[in-house]
Amino acid sequence: MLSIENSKKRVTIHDVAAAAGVSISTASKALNNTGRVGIETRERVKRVSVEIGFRPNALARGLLSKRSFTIGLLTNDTYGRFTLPLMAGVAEALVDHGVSVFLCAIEDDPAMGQIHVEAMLDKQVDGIIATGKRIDRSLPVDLSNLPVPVVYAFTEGRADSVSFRSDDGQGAKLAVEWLSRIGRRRIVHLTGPEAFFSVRERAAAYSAATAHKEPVLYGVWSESWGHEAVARIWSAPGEKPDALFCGNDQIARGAVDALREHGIKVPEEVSVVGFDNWEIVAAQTRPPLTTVDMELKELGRQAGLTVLALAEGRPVEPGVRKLPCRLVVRQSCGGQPSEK
Amino acid sequence: MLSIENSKKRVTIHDVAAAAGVSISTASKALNNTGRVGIETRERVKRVSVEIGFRPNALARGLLSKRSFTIGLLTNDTYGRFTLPLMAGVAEALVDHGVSVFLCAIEDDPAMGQIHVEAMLDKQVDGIIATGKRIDRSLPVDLSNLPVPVVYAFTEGRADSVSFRSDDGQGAKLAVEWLSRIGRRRIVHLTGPEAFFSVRERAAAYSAATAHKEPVLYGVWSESWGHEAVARIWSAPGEKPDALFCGNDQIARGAVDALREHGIKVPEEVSVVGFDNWEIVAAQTRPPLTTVDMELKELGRQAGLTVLALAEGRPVEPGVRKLPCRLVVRQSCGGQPSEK
DNA sequence: TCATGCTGAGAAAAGGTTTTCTCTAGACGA
DNA sequence: TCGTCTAGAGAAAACCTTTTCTCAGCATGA
Repeated sequence: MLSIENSKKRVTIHDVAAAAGVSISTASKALNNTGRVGIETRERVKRVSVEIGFRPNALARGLLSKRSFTIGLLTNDTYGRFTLPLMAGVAEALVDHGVSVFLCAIEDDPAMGQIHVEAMLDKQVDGIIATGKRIDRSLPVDLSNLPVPVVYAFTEGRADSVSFRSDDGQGAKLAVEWLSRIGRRRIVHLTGPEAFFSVRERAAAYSAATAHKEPVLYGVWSESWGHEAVARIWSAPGEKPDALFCGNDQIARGAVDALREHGIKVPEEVSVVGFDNWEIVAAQTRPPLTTVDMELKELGRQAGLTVLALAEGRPVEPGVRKLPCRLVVRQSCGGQPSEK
Repeated sequence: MLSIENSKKRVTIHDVAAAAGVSISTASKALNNTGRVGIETRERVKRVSVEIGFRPNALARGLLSKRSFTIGLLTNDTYGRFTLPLMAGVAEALVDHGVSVFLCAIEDDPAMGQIHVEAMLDKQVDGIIATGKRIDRSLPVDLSNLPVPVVYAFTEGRADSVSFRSDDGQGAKLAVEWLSRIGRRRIVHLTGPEAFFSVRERAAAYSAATAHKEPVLYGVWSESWGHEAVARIWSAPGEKPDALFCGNDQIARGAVDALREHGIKVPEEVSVVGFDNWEIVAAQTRPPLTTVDMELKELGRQAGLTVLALAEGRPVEPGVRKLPCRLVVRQSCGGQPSEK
């Protein structure tokens, strides 16, 4: 049988003070480089502190300072496609500041969301980052009138707060311009459901960036839609496109697979660009996909720094911040095959 | 400019006591159903408490009770393939007990790991769950002699503690038996690097469960290995297998794609079983993959409950617990096509 | 009537840290 | 030599909650 060994009592500042032969207040001041403490006393306290392995109790500290050095990350993205890189960015930005992250996965269940939010507030989080799986939907939970700042990332946020999202229009422009630059002229846009705001935004940017007008093909976010669309296009009469700009990497993968099955060479005859840079799909496609990366990690970094700024009382301009996307060049387009 | 509205001061138990006209101690006892409090006093305190929206400060409570109702989840799986379902299970098991989860992603960086562990200890976590991306590797961080219990899930753990892992042998047996049951006789096992313990375990179970001896083909965890292996098998002379049991869903997907390109019908001519039940791969394959699910969510549940038990001082039998896998039947095998 | 027991409720300590306030001793200028 | 100032250090309050201890009041039994 296994039990906790209560053997090692936690060492407190009392122990440091006793071991250094000073009072608790002096020990505290010495360790925090505050107050008035003699230079050699300060050194001695610090030395003793590391010797006996003192680590301040964050609970006690938080109780007093009203800062828990903890933020909550709320998400309803259970696949983790968007949340995972985003949260890596958040954590990376915050770890230097000694801030930890509570991860709360709420699966579109308002009751569960409420519970999690309350639990976070009870634990005195300094702030909350709300994130989701699409830009034009808000989480199924009420985040207004909270006693802590809320920052939205990749989810619909309140107008009076800060939201971060990718600049889908710019991302689409990037893709189309790249295709034009390598000489493609008939670019078809093959994307997800028109109900998605980002789909419409990308489609608009696509239309604006292409001279000749091809229709935009809306569908669903799956490989099979990519397949089906290719079949439909190549079975229809008339001139065929020489490039496909797809709404996500799954559609792109389906399209590439279908093209191969139709005996059409990618990238020699048709170039394909995806969206999302979802490694697991983009890199495993044959050939690996050139795709648009939404820089979710950077988005997470900024969201983390922003919620921190708000928590510390620093003023922040409210509004929506669109972060630029980046084109990741692999082999599905031809042109310059610089993997970078 | 946006700033925190300090408008709403947090309501403490003092406010409750004042509003109910009792002392703090009485208020506390009334709310916690402890001590001796008159029945109508108790009711009144409770009523007032919800009226003014009192929520106890978990920091203060934790300071006293030495329980923070927080556990840390340490992982080096950045794809989230294993961590995500596992952590969903952990969270699900713990949310009822009011326990929150710190997520710490350490990317094989021992220094970062050390920092995260210390941060968690500073925040007085009640326990730690360590999880990784393979069973036979431990995290790059020292978790011995911690003042809190540690439970390992899907990663190599210390002998004197509790580890949870999937029963890969049983999972492999499940797959082979299913293939046999639907009439397959020449089953080839196509898997990952032999260096992986789970690969060897699955291979052993595969060999034990098949009468005729086919060689096990070791490779890497990628679609392209699945492709290559199929090409190799079908270009070699001799009788061809009528079933492939693959070490993960990516290999299986590569194999299925390759078979289709060779003009071999799945599942009519060859049945394919994968491993992992990674939705995003398994469900998008054509045809969708029958695969072995490691029940990571259940694994997470159990790890969560166990670390909780240890944190509460309840004794737990140390050792490795193997949890059974489950076969998810889709369409890549034929036989009974019950999607369930 | 007095001792005893019990009920309801408040006072106070504890938990670990930070911060403000107070105090002593020495130094310095007059 | 005396007053004033400052450096160094300690005492105590504060953060919020829980828990133990104490106390007053009342009823009961002898």
